[in-house]
Amino acid sequence: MRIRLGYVAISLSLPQGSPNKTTTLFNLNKIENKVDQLSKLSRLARENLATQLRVLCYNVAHNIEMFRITSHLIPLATHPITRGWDYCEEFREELFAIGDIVKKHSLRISAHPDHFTILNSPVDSVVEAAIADLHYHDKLFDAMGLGAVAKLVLHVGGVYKDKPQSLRRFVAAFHQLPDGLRERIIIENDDKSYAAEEVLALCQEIKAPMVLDVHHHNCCNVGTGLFTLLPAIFATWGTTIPKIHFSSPKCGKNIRAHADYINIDEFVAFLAVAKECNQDFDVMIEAKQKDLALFALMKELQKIPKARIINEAAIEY
DNA sequence: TCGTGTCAAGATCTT
DNA sequence: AAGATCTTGACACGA
Repeated sequence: MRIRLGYVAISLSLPQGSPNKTTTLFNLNKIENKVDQLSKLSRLARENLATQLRVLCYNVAHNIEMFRITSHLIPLATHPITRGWDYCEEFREELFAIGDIVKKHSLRISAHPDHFTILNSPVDSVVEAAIADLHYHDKLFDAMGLGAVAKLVLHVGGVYKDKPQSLRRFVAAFHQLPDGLRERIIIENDDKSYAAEEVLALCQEIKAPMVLDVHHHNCCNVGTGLFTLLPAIFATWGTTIPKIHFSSPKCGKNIRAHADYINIDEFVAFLAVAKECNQDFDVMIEAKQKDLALFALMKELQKIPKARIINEAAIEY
């Protein structure tokens, strides 16, 4: 089976490799007039988009075909202070150029709206904000010319002392999304509330692909092993190559935190389980050392007899 | 120049 | 019922 690796948002190999530049409301409000405020945001966004393009070029040069785009390309895009700002129009060319390189090299691009984006909250305003945030991501992908292949990873959300009810709220909100946006959504098991088995059942019900996070599964599960779950998780992807998330726990007391690098033994142990599915898949490496961790893992994989190196970011196992 | 407190956003645990 | 904590990268300020 062929396994490709990707990494998240920032390149640590490249100088100025972070497309995350932002500002805070507090500092923005020190600027007196609206026009100057917007021009500051505009400048940051332009820098981020230029950095993003550079990072993708670097990825192409290193055979990294999978990448998660930061949610912060356009700073404060969904905050009321920027209401009316047509950033897709302002940065039409920049966004198009990003989409162009993605399409030209068949890159697999996703984004992961952060943990404030919660579709299943009982509070209407929270759900409205979540939907607005999803639209922001959707608009950017549209402006890049990327269809439903560009996915948005979501968690189920909170439990609110009633998991079945909270799952129903997720389903209801999900079904109310516009088609184009709904087709982008893929759902990940989390490290505290919704275990892989529960997210799998949800994904089967609403016919959305499930992203297995192996680390989260180790933090939060209901006793079912991956050996049992993996075939059904992969099946939620249909004919698309499944994608999983992989990270290693930071050693010490906080097991849920991400380590700098990937533990090769844990990774190979997972490969052994996945081997039974005989299915190609992609792995998003979620390590604090970003692309450096990806390359470090590839270097370790070279020593594994069963792993055949295809290129700088892919193996056959 | 370096270290540190702070940041739009929610949920949940602790007091 | 209110406050602390979670978690994260980056900014901006002050030492």
